[in-house]
Amino acid sequence: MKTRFAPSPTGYIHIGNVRSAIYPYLLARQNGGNFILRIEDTDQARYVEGATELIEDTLKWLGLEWDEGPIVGGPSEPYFQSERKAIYHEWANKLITMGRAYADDTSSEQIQSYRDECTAKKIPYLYRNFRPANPPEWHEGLPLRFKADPKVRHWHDEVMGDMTAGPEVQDDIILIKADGLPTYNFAHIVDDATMGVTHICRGVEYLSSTPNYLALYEALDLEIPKLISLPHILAPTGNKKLGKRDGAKSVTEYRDDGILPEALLNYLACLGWNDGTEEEIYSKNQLIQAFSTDRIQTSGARFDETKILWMNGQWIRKLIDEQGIDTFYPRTLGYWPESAAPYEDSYRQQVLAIIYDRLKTLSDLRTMTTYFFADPEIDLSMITGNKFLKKFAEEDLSAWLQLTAEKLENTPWNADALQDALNQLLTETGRKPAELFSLIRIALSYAPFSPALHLTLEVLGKDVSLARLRQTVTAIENA
RNA sequence: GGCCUCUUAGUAUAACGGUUAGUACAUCGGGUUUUCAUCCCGGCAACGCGGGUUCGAUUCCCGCAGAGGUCACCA
Repeated sequence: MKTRFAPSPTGYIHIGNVRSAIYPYLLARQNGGNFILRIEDTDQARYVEGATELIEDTLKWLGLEWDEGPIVGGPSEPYFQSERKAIYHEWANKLITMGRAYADDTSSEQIQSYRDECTAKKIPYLYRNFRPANPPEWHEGLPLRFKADPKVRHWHDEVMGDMTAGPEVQDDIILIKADGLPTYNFAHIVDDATMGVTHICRGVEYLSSTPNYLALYEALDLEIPKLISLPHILAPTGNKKLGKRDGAKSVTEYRDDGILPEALLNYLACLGWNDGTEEEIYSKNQLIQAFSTDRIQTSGARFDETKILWMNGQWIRKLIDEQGIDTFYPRTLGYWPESAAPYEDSYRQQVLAIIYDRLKTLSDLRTMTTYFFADPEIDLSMITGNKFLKKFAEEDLSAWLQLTAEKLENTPWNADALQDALNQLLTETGRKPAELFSLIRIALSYAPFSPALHLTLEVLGKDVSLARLRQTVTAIENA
């Protein structure tokens, strides 16, 4: 088995089209075959500098390593279509020789008038109805057209099932453009054949041109690869397929947002596919095991930002619980607040250990951990406005904080002892946990939420904790 | 417009003619000594419409509607 991902280097890979890389990858791995990366750069006008690197970067990050293609090479080099011109011309000449292709010097104005004519008559426009009687000899600079053999065609699509198309959708498509480079329609057929591709995964938009491809396979006496049409991923609103115009984010943008590749791969693979069980969390290897084309959905699916966030949280917890903080920690680098920079890795690891089950993305670290690295700005309204605390007099509040500071001053600085001390403070002050702990928590962090109090204290350290408690005492007294 | 495809809760999906139509996210409510989160429990919420076939249709067939794709010297 050989599968391929064949993007054109016109920009980044977004979540709307990355599934056509994921599924062929899974298929190849599942069957011990090869996964090919082929760069379809025959449209010079749309070529974007650096796009190939972007594509490679995306694939690597997602863990979709390719067996043949740029960088790694392979038996069918080159893997850039722009470098395979001679191959396409060789195949084009085969078609010319057998009378199945002809050069076409019809002007674009003339072609447009054919089109207009059909529109006026309200009949379908088919170029083959205007096929020139005496086409010129083919030479570079002239487009080459396929001579269609329109007839009813039947084929099987692994996702869509048995398909039928009539002659009305088969036409004399352009094989080679005037610039000498092939069109997608011709290039991919030649490439798939010469590279030995056995399974083609691509978006459903190619379904309607499939009859033309079948004609080409037939003319060239090629075996038809298995065809796997992937339904679209839909834009957030409406039912249109997701594209860059809808603000489709690039795959790597999710990396920058702190989404794990494991989570994105898991989510994307399961968008429009499931194995029939109620399992939701799949590692790459589990996906390779479970994947099957016959369970790919036929209708489009919407990308749900909320669910990927949930899944990412699941993966953060899963990976840390399985591997431990030490192993996972390096993956968080780059997501900490700036103020964390002067601190040692071991301190950041302690913070990670008590905060990670609150993370939805790694970049949540940036906003959720600031008070571990810099004194928070005192905002007494968070205390006086707190639903548990607003009923108390300020003198009481500062007295309790003062008492807490004194108590903790003489407490061994470890989580268990701190927990005991905090519990004793509850009885000593006669307050409920919701009251006293909220007060202490806010004085320490001035954050909307934080990890359990005794853990926060332990990580923050004795000096910082006591200083912050006392600063708030002073602030209340001066208010 | 021609051709093609799709249609289960807000979202993603399960169901191979017989189920109180299941699950997850979201949402709402409750629980786990503060908050937020995790975790646990519970609630709300769906078969596009109309005909058939059948003892019985979400499931099979036909029609309709809606949505999407495609009709390039783009891929």
